Amino acid sequence: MDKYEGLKLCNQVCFPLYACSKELVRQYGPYLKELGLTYTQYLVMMVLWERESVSSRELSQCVRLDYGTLTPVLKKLSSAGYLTRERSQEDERLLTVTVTESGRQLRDRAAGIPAAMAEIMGLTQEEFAALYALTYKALAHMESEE
Amino acid sequence: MDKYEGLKLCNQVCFPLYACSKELVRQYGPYLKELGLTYTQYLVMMVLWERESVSSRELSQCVRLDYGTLTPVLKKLSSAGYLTRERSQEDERLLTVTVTESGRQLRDRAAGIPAAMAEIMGLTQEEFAALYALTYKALAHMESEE
DNA sequence: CTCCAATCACTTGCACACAATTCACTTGTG
DNA sequence: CACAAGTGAATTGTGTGCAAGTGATTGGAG
Repeated sequence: MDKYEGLKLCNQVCFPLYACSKELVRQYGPYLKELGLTYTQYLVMMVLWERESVSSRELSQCVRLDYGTLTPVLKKLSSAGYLTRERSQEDERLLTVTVTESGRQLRDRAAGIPAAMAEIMGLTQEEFAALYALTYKALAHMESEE
Repeated sequence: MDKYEGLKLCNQVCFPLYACSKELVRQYGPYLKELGLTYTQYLVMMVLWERESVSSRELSQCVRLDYGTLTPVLKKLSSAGYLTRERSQEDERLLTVTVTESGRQLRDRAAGIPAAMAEIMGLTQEEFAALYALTYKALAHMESEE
């Protein structure tokens, strides 16, 4: 047993996770292109399809995106007419994001994407469930530290 | 059962995978900063610690990085003195990348990183193994298509 | 009531990532 | 040998991502 064993690429757990994530986003590409969305924009829209109206703060927590990333994404979606951005009356610091009719209509066109992606990943129901549980567990553990 | 069920963020498998991957890279930050490496550069160095000398082509396949990403990374590592870039004599198109003594020395300082990261993720041995298998399976399935 | 600290959002700077294009070199074909 | 096809690498353009710093607003302590 050599002390460098853990540094071998083939023994890394992080690497396939990282590579899988990137490949996944790439595979979304063609589907999202039809809707004129990027993966990041798609995440934001998924929240809005459920919530209708949400503060930018909550949104950034839901999709785990920094304002540095989120702000340009929201501006883009706003100029595409899928959502509106306005300051809250009670608290002028808060930005309220609301889906428009046009944004709501995208939902129908996106309805087939999850099934298509499941197909592309090629895992069984049990495997999906296991992957889901493991990634959320690791995520929770990492986010709880500090 | 509503036809939009699959579009809910909480039912997405891709999202926690994506978020977990990003968070993981973020957690590497402090450790790699001590070595003056980024995560991408660390991946390249891991290959070189094992292989000593490798063509750019093989490298891009190992770490799953496009030349658009890899070329600047290799230039950076080269100017940091961790590797050398030279054209192959037999085939001038091929770029051969070789680790330097300085690059080899980084290995000792990196030896503790895998264990530290395992700690940070907070999974058991069995869970790591399961995550490893699942991500490689999905990756293989996605890469085999087309 | 007045600072003062905290919070929300934005901006800037750096580092990925990939698609698409271009260029150099090699190999196969006539 | 010449030229077409193919391959490896670099470049360009767009879109993330995060850290660090800035500015505006709010809520709390004295």
